[in-house]
Amino acid sequence: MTETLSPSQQATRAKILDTAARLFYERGVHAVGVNEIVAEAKASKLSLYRYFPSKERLVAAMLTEHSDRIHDWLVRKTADAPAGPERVLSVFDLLIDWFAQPGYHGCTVVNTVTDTRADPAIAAIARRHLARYRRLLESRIQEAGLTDAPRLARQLLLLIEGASVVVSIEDTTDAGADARAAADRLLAAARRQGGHPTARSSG
Amino acid sequence: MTETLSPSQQATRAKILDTAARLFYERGVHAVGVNEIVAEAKASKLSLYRYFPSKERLVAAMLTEHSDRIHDWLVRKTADAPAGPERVLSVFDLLIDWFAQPGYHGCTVVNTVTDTRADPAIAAIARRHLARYRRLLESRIQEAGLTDAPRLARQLLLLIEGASVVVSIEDTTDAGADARAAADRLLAAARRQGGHPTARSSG
DNA sequence: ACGCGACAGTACCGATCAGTACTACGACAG
DNA sequence: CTGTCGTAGTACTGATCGGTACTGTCGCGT
Repeated sequence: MTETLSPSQQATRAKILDTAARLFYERGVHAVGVNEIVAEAKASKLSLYRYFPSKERLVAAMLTEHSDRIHDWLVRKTADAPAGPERVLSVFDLLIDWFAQPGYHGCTVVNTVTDTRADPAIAAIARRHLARYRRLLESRIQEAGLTDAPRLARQLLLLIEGASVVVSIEDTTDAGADARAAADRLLAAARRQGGHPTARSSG
Repeated sequence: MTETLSPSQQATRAKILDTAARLFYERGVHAVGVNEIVAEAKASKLSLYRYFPSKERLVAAMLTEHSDRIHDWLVRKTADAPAGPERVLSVFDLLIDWFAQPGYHGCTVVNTVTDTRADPAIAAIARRHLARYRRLLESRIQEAGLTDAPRLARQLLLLIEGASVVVSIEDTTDAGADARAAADRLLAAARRQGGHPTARSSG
């Protein structure tokens, strides 16, 4: 990705990438021009186009780096929590704090894939992001000794993405706590059912 | 809203509105210009700007009309389902079919509010949409004789919005069924706990 | 001191944008 | 027949877009 770049070149590239990430998140990919990015980053368009062949590729690089950073952060933070269901729910505790931060208005991955609907590269990054997210949840659920981890992981991911969207639209950030409570219920139900993945609770 | 317009004027206005809704949904608000809308609708820019003072207001009118239509559709369809938890879950059955339709790529309200991040009018429409959605869920839950309807409604809404987002990103449409299964579990848990909204299942 | 390359800054290009002005046509009323 | 109004179609404006070209300058290795 960043082959044979001097430290100062790395710094320039990172400065552009960080500024682009911030502006894209605040106002959307289409609403931010490359002129504004380089002005804000105190760089030149020459530099931008040296490290990124196009705006599209800059967006893709930003999103890849963001996805990697979020994933690493979640893996690291949730590993600290005590084993058991609390470790699964620690994901929600992290997200509750995140959603409550001022200036939060949705998941960068979801927002970007909405902004750039026609770009298959962005869509692929988003799919990979969700797959990694789901694998992390699945691991934490298995570590808690719960069965039917794949299905639970898919359900918890829906709660997380739903809370992210709802928080970004509404005035309050209660949705994070609601998602945690729902996840708690789902985990408790799975524990109650033990090793019988096929439920008969429907209807 | 549409005061003293002749039938032919109403038709022209509706034609522009429908075409705009379709194009905005397919490719995003920023990626579709007013020239393309009027060309596709076989109308003129004069007509567009007679009925909508700006593109922003056209987007707002489109989203209001869409939100109203979706809400009416959900109220009408779910009223047909047999009373009880099945009526609550009928919301998810409708959405599973909807998500599986070809060309589905997310909720129009969520996509539009992401596209037009700076527009407070769009944000207000989106908030109203979620509030109505939640009220509908709450009514159906109460009709099923379940307690703690407000909390359950909030949780089910997270599953719905999460499934919408995940389906729009992934290759499969399984998330709809996952959301229904999770909702089923949450409703079953609420039935089991009866009138005791405070659970002690955490940890 | 010298030279090279990355740098910021700016001017520019063709395209496209939202919005306005103006044409000519068609329907319908008096 | 005539006047009015909504219509489609087109040309236009000023601004902004992504991307390129070209300044001159600064930093660093030799």
